[in-house]
Amino acid sequence: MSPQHTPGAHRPPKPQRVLACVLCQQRKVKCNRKFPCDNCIKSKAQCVPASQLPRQRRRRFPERELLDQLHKYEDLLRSNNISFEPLQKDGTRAHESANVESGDDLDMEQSRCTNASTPSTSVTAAQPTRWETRDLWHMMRQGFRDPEDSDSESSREDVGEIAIRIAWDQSCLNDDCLLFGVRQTAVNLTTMHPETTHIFKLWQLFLDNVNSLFRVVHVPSLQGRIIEAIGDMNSLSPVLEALLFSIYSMAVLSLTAHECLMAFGSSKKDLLAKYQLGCQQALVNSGFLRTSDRECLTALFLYLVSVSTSTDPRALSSMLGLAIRLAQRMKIDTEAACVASGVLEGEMRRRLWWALVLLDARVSQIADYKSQTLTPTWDCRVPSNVNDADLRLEMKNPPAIHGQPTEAITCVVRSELGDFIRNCTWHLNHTAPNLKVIARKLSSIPQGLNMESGEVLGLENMIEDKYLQRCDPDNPLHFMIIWETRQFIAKCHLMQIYSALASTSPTTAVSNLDAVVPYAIHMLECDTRIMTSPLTKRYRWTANYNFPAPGYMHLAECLGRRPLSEHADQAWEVMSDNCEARFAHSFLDRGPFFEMLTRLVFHAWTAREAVAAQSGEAVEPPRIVTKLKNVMHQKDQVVGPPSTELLAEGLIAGTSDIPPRMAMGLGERNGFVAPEIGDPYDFPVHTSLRADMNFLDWAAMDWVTGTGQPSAWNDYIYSK
DNA sequence: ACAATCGGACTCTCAATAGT
DNA sequence: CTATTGAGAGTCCGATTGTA
Repeated sequence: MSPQHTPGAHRPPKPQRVLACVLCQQRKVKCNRKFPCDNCIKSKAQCVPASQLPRQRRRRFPERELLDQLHKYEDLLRSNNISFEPLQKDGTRAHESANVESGDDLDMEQSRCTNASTPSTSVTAAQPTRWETRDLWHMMRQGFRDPEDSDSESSREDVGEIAIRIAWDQSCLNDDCLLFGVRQTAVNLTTMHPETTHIFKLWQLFLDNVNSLFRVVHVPSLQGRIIEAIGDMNSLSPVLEALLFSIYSMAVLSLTAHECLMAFGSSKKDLLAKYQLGCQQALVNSGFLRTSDRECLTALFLYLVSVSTSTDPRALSSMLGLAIRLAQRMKIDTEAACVASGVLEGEMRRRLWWALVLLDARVSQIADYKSQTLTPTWDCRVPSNVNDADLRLEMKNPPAIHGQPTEAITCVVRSELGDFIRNCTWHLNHTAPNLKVIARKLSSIPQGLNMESGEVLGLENMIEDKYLQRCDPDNPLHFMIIWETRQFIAKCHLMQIYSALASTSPTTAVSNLDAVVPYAIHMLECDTRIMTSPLTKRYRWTANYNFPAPGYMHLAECLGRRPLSEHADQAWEVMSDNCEARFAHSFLDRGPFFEMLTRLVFHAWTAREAVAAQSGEAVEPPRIVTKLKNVMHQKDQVVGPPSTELLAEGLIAGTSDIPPRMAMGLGERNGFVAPEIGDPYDFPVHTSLRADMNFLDWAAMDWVTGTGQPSAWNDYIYSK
C-alpha cells in the first residue's frame, strides 16, 4: 500500500517519532506514549521507551531466498531428468544471486555441481556460494567483520586482498628471470612485431584457425584495442604485447610451411621462433609469474599451445602446472569469483579455465603423469553457448543462452565432455576414488543399463540432442566438433569397457575385447571423416591431437589375437581408409605415427598370414599393409635417416607436427594406450593382457633420440 | 469476567529507483 | 534534482486462550 502524502502543505520539521513502549510493543496493545504509560502503570511494570532500530539496507529481492530454494529444487528435478516448466527461462537468476550466501550442506554442493554442468537455463546459473576453500587471510577477515554490515564484506575483502598484493609488489622481489631467462633488455620488442598488414593478416588467421576452437579471446573488445595499439606500438602495455605475440605465434602455427611462406615470405620455423621469443619477453615484462591479469594468463596459454608441438610433453606439463596454479590464484576455477568479476569477464575466465584444464589433462596423459586437474574438486561452470557479440563489457545481466550452436560451440561441447569425464564413475574409480563422494551424479542414464555403461550412453544422448543434432554439417566448425565429439564418445565407450573388464577374470576380459571392436572402428571412421573433408583444412594443425591411437591399438590387438573374427575385414578397411587419409596430409610421413602404426599393423598382419599359411590360403594384403611396406621401402632407399634438422622442420612445419609421444596421445604405461583428453589414462589392464601387450612397448621405441628412427621396429621387422 | 497472548491487517518511513 | 515505489519497521484490533 502506498503511503498517503499530504500534498502542497509546508510541513513543519518532523517531530521525533515516539514509539510505543517496549512492553506495549511486546503485548501488541495500544500505548498512550506517556512514560510510564497507562498499561505499565496498571500492571505496575517498568515502562521502557522503545528506541528506533537502525533501518537495515533494503534487500532488493526479498523473495530471493525463496527463489534460491525454488532453483535448488529445479536443479534436483533437472539432475534427475524430470521434466518441468522452469520458473525463469531467461538469464536473470545468476545476477540476482550474485551475492547470496547459501548453506554448506551436501545437497547444495551437489546442486551447484549440477548447475555447473547444466547451463541450459541461464548464463550464470551456478550458485556462487561457499564452494571455494578459505585461505588464512579470508578467515581472519571473517573474524573481524561487522555482523550488521554484511554488504561491505566483499568490498573489505577486496581491500584486504589488494593490501596483501601491494605489500608483495612493494617487496620488489626480482622474480622475472625465474623462467624464460634473464630479461633481455637489449631486445626491443617493438622491432619484433610484424608490419601492420601482417598483423591484420595474423589476427584474421588466429580468429579463423585458432580462436574459433578455443574462444579464449573476446573478439569485439580486443579487436578495437589492437587497432588502437597498432597506431602506437611504443606505448603497448606489456600484457597486450604478450597477447599479441601469442596470437602471432598461434596464427603461424596454424599454417603449413608452404602457406606461411606464401603469406609472409618467411619460413614457418623462423617466424614461430621470432614470435615465441617475443612472447616470452613480453610475458617476462608483464611479470607473468605474479599476474592477476586474465589476459596475461591467456597469452601464456596460447604461448604454451604454440610450443606444444616442439616441446617434450613432460616439460610442457610442468609449464601447464604453472599456468593452472596462476589460474587458481586468480580464482578462475571458482564459479563465485567468475560471477563476481562481471558477465563478460566471468565468461572469458570460464573459457580460459576449461581450455587450460583440458590441455593440461591431455598433456599430463602424454607425459605419463596422472593429473589431478580434471576432477570434481572445483566448480567453474561449463562456458555458455553464446556469441561474443552477446557479451558486452557494461552488461549487468547475463545474456540468454542460445538453443542453436553459436561461435562458442567447440569450447562448450569440449567442456561438457570434460565435465562428464571429471564426474563419471569409471574415470574416478581408478584416478581418484575418494573423490566420488563429491562427484556430481550424472543424469540421463538410460533405463536397464548399469551406471558405468549408462553414463556414457547418457552423455551420448545428451550431447547429440543438445548440440550435435542442431549443428550444420556444412559449417566447418560444426563439422569438426560433430566428428571430434563422436570420436571422443566412441573412445569413452572403449575405455569404459576396458575399465569394466579390469574387474573380471582374464579369460572373460580377453574374450570381451571383441565386443569393443565396433567402437574402435567408429573412432577411426570419425577421424577419417575429419581428415578427408575439405571443411576442416583450417583446423588441421590440431589433427595430431585427435589421432585415434586407442582405436588402432585395439583393432591391432584383436586382429592379432583373432585374425578371422567377424569384424576383421571391416577393421582392415577402416584402418586402410584412415591410413590413406592421414598419409594424404603427410601426418604419417617420417613422423612418430608411422612408427607406431607399422608396429601395430605388421603385428596384426603377421598373425593373419600365419593363419593363411596353415590353411594354405593365399591372402592379399590390405591397403594399409601395402602402403606401409612401400613407405618402409622408400625409407630404405633414402641415404641415411632423416636429419635432425629435417625432422625438426617437419615437426614445426606441420608435416608431422608433434613430437612423438605428444603426437600420439599415448602414455607408455604397460605398453598400452593412455587415451587422449579426459580419458582414464591409468586404467588397469589385466596382468595377462599386459603380458600380451608387451610387444607394444612404446618406451622401448627410440622415438626421440636417433632422429626418430624406429630402432625397435627395425629390430623387429628385420629379424623376420 | 478479566487478563494475556498473538495473528495479521494496517500505517509509516525512507532507501532505491524512475523520471525529468 | 524530484517523484514514485515498495520493503521493512512499527502499530494495534480483535480473536483466542489462560486464569481466578
